[in-house]
Amino acid sequence: MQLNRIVAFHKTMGDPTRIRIVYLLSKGPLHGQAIAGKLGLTPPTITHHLHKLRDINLVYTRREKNTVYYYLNEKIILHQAVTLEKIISQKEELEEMEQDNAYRKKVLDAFIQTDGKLKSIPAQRKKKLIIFEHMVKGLKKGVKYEEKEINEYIKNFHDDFATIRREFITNQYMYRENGIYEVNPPEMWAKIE
Amino acid sequence: MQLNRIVAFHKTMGDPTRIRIVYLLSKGPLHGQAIAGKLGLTPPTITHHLHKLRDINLVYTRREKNTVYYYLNEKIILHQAVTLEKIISQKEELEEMEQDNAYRKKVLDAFIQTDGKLKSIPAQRKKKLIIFEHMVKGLKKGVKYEEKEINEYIKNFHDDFATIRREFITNQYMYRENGIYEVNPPEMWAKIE
DNA sequence: ATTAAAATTAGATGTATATCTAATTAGATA
DNA sequence: TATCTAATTAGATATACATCTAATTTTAAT
Repeated sequence: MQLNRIVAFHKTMGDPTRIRIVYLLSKGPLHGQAIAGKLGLTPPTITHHLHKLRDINLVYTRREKNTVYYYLNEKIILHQAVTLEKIISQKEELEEMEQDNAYRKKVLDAFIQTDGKLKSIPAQRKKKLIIFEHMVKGLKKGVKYEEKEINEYIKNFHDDFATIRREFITNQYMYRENGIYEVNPPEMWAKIE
Repeated sequence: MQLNRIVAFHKTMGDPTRIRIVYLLSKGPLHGQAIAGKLGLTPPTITHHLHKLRDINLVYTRREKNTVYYYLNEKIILHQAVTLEKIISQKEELEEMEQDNAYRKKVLDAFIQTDGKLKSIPAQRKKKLIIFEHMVKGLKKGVKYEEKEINEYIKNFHDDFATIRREFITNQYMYRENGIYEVNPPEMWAKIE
């Protein structure tokens, strides 16, 4: 059972407008303007919410002439209800649980001293990336750094700044242009595992 | 079935950290620092989340010496799961549904012309307040207005600005001090119905 | 080809909130 | 009383997102 799906479902349902839309659709399909009318909101707002509801598969659409009708996929709700029950009754394991944060913490504890310096650079790629992510978090996003500054920063963790700086680039944590460095957005970072 | 409760539950569950906390607690009670440790977060962050989980009654606490243990109240999850199922299978009505937005829209349509002016001031208190709320929304919060400015603003809706301005005050939509007016926060406004 | 209606996209704005550090409170023990 | 630990509060920061208006796209109808 992936954490992401569960969170996405509940986050989507955690909005009064969307609950109202679901309620309306549970009585039968409706087109966008009808929903907007019934809720006193504008069509773009409804589009926005229907997008989110579609992202979690809770609604699907059927076109008829000029008009798009939205249908409720009730199975999703039943499924998610059951999911939560299983989770708390230990019938399902929650993925990304041990991995994500607890494992990450274990690695950080194992390789970082109390003064913040690295004991060593992990050889295992997975662990190495966790350490790198930790290090990169100390840099401001959107800020342009000189190579000297990056070196100085890395030295706070390890003497071999050259190797680590290079790894920052190859693993996409940072972007370099003309000797100027900048942190990449997290979605560009090397994937752990 | 009140909309608010449903939304609050899902909004609270729509966060990965909180799902993880629920998962941990489903295996047995834990104290704050233990949770923080297992998730690799700081105690204040855990406090924050536990507060939210307590708000929806999903956890309760028991003190033991210096330490506070958190327990999961599983009934809430089962209850909310059933609630959603009932809603979509038409076995329960969703309150605040017809009232809230659709009714509000009906009233606004009934009393406001296409040019934005009021046809008349509703005599019925409930409807009148809906109109007033609508009008007040056009004012900036946190801005101090002269009485003249308020009068001018109200004239966009109706000629009898004196009456309406007075109602704004008595119904707590605005606050007046030394002839200076300011919009009150919504929770102070007169309650509709 | 034009027009009309429904839907979507883009962009702006304001509000909510997840997380952190630092400071404070509360209870327990010495 | 002094001190230790756990918990909380306060305040800051950064991000997410609900809603709107205006502009664009899509499909149908004339």
